[in-house]
Amino acid sequence: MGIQERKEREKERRRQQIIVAAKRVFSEKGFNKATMEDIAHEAELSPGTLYLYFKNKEELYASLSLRILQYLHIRVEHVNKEELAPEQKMDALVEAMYDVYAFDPLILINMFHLQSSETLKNLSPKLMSEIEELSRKSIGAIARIFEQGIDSGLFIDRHPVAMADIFWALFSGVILWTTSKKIFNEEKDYLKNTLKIAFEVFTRGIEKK
Amino acid sequence: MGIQERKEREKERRRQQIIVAAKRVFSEKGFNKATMEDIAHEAELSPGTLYLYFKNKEELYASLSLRILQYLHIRVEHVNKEELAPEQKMDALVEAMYDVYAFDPLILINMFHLQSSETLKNLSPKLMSEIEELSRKSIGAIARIFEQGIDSGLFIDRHPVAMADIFWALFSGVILWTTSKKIFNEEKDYLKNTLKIAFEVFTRGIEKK
Amino acid sequence: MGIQERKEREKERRRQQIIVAAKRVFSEKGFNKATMEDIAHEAELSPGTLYLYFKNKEELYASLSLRILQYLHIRVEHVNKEELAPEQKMDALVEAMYDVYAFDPLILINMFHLQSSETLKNLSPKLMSEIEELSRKSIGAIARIFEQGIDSGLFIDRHPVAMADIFWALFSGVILWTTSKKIFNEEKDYLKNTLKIAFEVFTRGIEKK
Amino acid sequence: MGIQERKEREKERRRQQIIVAAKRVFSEKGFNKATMEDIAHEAELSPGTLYLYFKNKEELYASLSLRILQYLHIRVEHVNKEELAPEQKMDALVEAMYDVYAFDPLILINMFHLQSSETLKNLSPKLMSEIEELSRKSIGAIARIFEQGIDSGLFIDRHPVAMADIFWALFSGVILWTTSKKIFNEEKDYLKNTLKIAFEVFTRGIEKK
DNA sequence: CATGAATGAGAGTTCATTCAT
DNA sequence: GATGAATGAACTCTCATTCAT
Repeated sequence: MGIQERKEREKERRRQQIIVAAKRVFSEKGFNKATMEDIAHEAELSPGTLYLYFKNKEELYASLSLRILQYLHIRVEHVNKEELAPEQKMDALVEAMYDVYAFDPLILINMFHLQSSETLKNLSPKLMSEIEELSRKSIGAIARIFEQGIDSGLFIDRHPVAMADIFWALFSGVILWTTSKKIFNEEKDYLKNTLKIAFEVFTRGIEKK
Repeated sequence: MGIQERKEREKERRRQQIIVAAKRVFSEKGFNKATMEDIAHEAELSPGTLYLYFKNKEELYASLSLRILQYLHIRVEHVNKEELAPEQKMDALVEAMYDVYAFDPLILINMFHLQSSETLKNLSPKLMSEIEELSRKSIGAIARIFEQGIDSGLFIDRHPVAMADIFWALFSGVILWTTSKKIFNEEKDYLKNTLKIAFEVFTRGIEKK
Repeated sequence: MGIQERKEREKERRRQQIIVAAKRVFSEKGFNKATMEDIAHEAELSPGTLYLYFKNKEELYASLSLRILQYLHIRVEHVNKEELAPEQKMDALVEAMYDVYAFDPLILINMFHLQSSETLKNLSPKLMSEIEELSRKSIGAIARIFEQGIDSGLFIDRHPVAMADIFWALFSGVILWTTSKKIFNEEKDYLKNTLKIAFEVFTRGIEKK
Repeated sequence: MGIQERKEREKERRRQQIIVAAKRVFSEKGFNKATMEDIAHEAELSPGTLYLYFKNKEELYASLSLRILQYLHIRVEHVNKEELAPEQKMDALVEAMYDVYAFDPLILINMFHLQSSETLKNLSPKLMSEIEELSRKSIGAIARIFEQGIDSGLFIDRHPVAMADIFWALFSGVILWTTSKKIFNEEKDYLKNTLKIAFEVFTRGIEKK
């Protein structure tokens, strides 16, 4: 039993080793320019080993998203469970989003790319459904926050899931667009500030006057 | 005289032929899975011909964005030039965004992918600067609309360019996220509705109470 | 008749135009890196036109050699026809070689490359036999100079054609090797001096003591 | 220990396998008409494997020369080190050249083509400098033989390096020109005989009378 | 389990050549 | 005769993936 446990742990450690390496390489080079050999090299493993832990390159790429989605899910569920007034839940939700960004900015951007990508169609059904489930649950949890606000007459009455979609779209849109602008103009990083205003505008936008 | 003109037109038609084919193929397969031969086949031309009109695959891909960016630019500048009150300009701006989407949804999504992608870094400087300039000008024009609203005391006082970035991020975010959701759930297309609410929330969000 | 003549002249002029351009481009880029479009551009003609005057790229390349071979042939025949003692003929022969080099150094090097090249095998039989004939005749003429020297007891008694081959090999070898050295070391051009010593050594080498 | 050694040997054997195949294919078709697939097929390997051992086609081509240059270098240095009179060193040098030719005629011809070619300019700096160094050293060693002869008053007083260049040019020139003649006239192979006379003439040519 | 050499399909791109105008 | 747009075969090279060790 002890042996088996240790083996499990070792195996998990290898997985982490690969994930950390993959994160670095994908972030730097993007999905297509990153090669499996790059990642293997970064992980100080051989290319063949990667395939013992991940079915193929796309699954490895998608796997990165899973962890951050799990974190997202936990955070928004937690916000939901707290006994707070809708306005305070909104604040907590925004706080959660900052934390999600801080959790791993590079992977987050990776994930947004994944969402908007041909890659998604080629995943194994299992991984695909895991991603789908986590996304759905997280959006659902966010929606419930809005629902509560609507029910209490504080927020305007729109479909809560649509509002959650918009909230998430705004979050990802700002991150992607701000990152993209930096390619043209390396100067300053306006992300934090832009995100702050974005959430402010959104919050004002859903509150009844 | 007539001959030269006709040749010009023929050349432009070929370009269009290729662009139409590229749009279809890129939309269906994404940048990487789409091959130049696919596109050539779709355009009923030989692979070599593509290279008479576009320097390489990435330039062809990026070229698709240019036209929609030009359209975007024209539309927002036009909104700016009209003598309208800020609230009406907001309405006109939102209307313009619907038209930009309608102008060519597939290319628009392509463009968002481009923006958030490794591809952008590999374009020819000329094309890159053209894209950059049109983006900057369009964001600038949008910002001026917000500026006017701020100056007239109708909108909250935040940096107009930040507001324009957020507006654009919201627009692209909603389109990308809604498209992405459809991969999981092909059923219904909530884009129009979601976009409508998104703009409503945004508009309410920037208006002083 | 006058019209036909003029047309002939025009046609010949076009040929020259192409040959001059081809010479420049081949010299600069070598056979393979030079494209027909490069040459057409240099000649201020369209690619298609080149094919009205030369069957294909290889023939155009080989054609360059023909003129210098003709010049070589004329010069060595002329040396032969003069009534000179063998030693003086040797001097005249060496002088002829200098002139052949001066006639067109770039083309001469082109020709040496051609001789030692896969290209030779793909020429049209006609061009191939022209080149072969001129080479053979020139070598033959040179051989006769040596023959005369042998017969008169001044030169050592070896097969005259072998001596001519060696003479020609020495000439081309020195030019190629000196040119090649310049790629490594751009500094100085030792060709003239090296060639001078080479001919001196050769001449001393075939003279009886 | 044994495993690593065996792997080294295996790797070296693969390299040889490729080199042998490349030699055959390049000799038969020349640099440009030979394709990497041809070579892979001849080596009974896949095209991709070639690139594990050689960076690209040109490096593979140039690598062929390296070994014969090394052999040349060793041989001429060895001649130099022996305690022999200049005349005997000349004989030994000539003998060395025959051996260099016999070492690998096809590769030797390949190398002469390389020297006189556009290819040389595109090599990796490392390979280029290796070739340059071996060439320079070999020419230097030959020059020293001549220098000794000059110092002892046996040879005419010309720049030893120029004499070495001429000696090498004669050697390569005779081989190239004789090979070239065989394309026209497949009959007989005069190389051996021509080379013999060439060296005889050269030796006589540098000896004081 | 880990390796990493080998694979080989497939991609983007070039360019000699053709042919309708 | 001249054009030059179009062709499309052919090339080099890459890299995700496999499998014998």
